[in-house]
Amino acid sequence: MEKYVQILKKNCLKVTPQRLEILKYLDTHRTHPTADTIYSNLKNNNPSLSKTTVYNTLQHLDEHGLVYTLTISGSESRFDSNINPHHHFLCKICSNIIDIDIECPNVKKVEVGGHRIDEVHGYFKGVCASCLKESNNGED
Amino acid sequence: MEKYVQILKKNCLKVTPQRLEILKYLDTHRTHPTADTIYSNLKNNNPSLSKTTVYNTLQHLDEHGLVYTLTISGSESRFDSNINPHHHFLCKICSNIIDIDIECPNVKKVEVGGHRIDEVHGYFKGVCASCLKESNNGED
DNA sequence: CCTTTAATTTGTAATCATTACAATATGATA
DNA sequence: TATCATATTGTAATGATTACAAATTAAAGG
Repeated sequence: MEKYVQILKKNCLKVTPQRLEILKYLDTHRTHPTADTIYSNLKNNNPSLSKTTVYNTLQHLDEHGLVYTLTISGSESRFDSNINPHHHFLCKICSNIIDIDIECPNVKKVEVGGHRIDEVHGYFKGVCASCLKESNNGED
Repeated sequence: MEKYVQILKKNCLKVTPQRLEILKYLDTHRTHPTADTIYSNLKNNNPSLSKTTVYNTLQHLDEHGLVYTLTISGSESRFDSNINPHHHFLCKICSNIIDIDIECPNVKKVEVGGHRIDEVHGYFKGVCASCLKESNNGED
């Protein structure tokens, strides 16, 4: 837990139990959870936790570059604590989001056509290996 | 207008005035409009138009590959009738979305790590050239 | 040109994620 | 330990999107 205390302090963020829990959850669950998923899972051991706090905290963490906000699905934001630049794959069947480590020359760009780039998002959409396999089995 | 009739017929979509109007709007307004923007603009000359129809039509067009649905902003979908593969830039200041034609080896991929790729979205976020210029002027 | 039928359109109501806001509580600092 | 700015909480509001059922209409055939 000291690890997360240090992260918050280093970023001039006030250390609160809620922030520590959320940070820890993101760090130990690399499943690109939604705000609601984080809330539901932490609520058990933190009955007083408010969903607004989850949203507020995620926004602060994003602003300090501690999490990455994915808008890949369109209907809800998902949060990723993997800071290393990488892409994402959304499966249309199971809705899982999979990290894609791929060589991409564009993630190193800082400007394009005179526009200053702060973030690069690479989203692939399709059918994941696991769902492909299942659908093949079904056709056997 | 015959152009849009042909496009719908070619894709086995029933030809209706609403669909023609929406298709025409998208083709002549390459500004990545939201469903609401499309609705508001067409409503004037088509008083009976329903917002549900706009959403339904956009979904059909997307399913037939006639429009591209952008989830870049997080809060609302935006629609693009430019079918050529390209990337997008979202300006945090003015919220405009700008087409980015950039060399990207990933748009040609059909699979990655065993996952079948149907769509590739490249999103850049930052400050556009126009807003950068304005903020510089302000500091003079 | 008329009939039929399945698909489309429409309007309203519901849903769901997210944000606004004001009152209360709390971490950091002196 | 007192102070104060900041964080948390709960509720209410917002806004995009979807569900649904009734009315309408495009397309195909006779």
